[in-house]
Amino acid sequence: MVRRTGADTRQEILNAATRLFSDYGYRGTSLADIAHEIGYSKASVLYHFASKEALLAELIAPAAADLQALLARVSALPSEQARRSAIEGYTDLTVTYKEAVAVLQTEEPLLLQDPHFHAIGVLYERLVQVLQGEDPNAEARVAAIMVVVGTAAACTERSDLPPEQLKPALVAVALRALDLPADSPPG
Amino acid sequence: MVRRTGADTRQEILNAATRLFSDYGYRGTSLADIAHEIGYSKASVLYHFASKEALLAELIAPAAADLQALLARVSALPSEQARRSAIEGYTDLTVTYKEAVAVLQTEEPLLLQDPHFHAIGVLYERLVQVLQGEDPNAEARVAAIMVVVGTAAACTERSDLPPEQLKPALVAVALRALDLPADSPPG
DNA sequence: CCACTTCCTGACCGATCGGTTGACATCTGG
DNA sequence: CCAGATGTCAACCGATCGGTCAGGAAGTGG
Repeated sequence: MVRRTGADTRQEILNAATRLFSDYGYRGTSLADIAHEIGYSKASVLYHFASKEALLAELIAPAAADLQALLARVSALPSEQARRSAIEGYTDLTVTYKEAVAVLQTEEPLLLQDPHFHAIGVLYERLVQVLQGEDPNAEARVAAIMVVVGTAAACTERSDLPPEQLKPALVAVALRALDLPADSPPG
Repeated sequence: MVRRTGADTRQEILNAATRLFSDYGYRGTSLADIAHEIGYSKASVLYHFASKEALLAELIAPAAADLQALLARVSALPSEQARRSAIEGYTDLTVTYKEAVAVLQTEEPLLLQDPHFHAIGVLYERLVQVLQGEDPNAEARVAAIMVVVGTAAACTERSDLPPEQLKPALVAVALRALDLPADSPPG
């Protein structure tokens, strides 16, 4: 029987917080809720994490890092390739981190006002700019915002679908919304 | 000089609450915040409204009534006409009540769990069903969710645009996302 | 056996929240 | 002039929140 180490508990807390935050929101979930979910005390949660905010930060860090990497990868590409790659990459990211992205979406007003999470808003703004292409007319920007927010919403609402069915649907709809012709399949 | 009647104060409270709720969320706005915004005391707010929840309910009532009327109107139409009318009507509604719709979007987890607001979730679900058309494949549903959530998001984020520029952009993007050919202009 | 670290806890603290209450000031109709 | 309705407020209440703290249980290395 393996020893129960603190790292296990830490990960348990992270998993429970991810689920509860995405279901009830950051503000709608108390530290006591998280502690109760895994059978520990509130003080234990705060032993493993400096604060509720630090817990949130660690929760969204992987998704934010992936988004940053995606933007860096795409920034070197010409506009249309950048848009297509961004759609593909953002869809992957959203499917992979769907709970974390759901937290970001529903808690946006909180994050933007907190300077500690300001960088997240900057990343999203850059993603919108990439998706709207080089001609920043009203329709292109509307489409970009709709795709960014809508992809996350559709992903969290249809979590019953396996990723291999959900992802191509998300990409196809995003391409249409952004007025990019679908890649013609070979043959 | 006109008398300062209680109905004026009531409307002031409603306006301030609408703005604050849409900016900081329902949970992120306290009754004291609303009272301070209009220079009254928290007790005054609760004199005009039975509770914070009642204030929220009255705030979203007009938008909810319009959405219900829209759904009743399109339910008699054949599928494609219903989809087109629903897009047009929902876009109008979102532009008109953009703050209230923003509150609904960001506070969704709260609303669905509260039985008092359960009807709102039902209306949204019916709207998604209308938009996804008669063939409920994965892609159609993804598109419908993306349009419903994305329209509201794009509308609140681009509130600088005048409605006569914003609305056609929203409709055009929604039509593309839902794979409905745009109405061909005459001539 | 003992000092030390790791992990966990109940009890507590100050702040904030939604909501209540009793009093006061102002207006209105008789 | 007065009785009652209306509108407003400071003070208060119980609950909940995030966070602190002192200490105990249990394993570990010397």
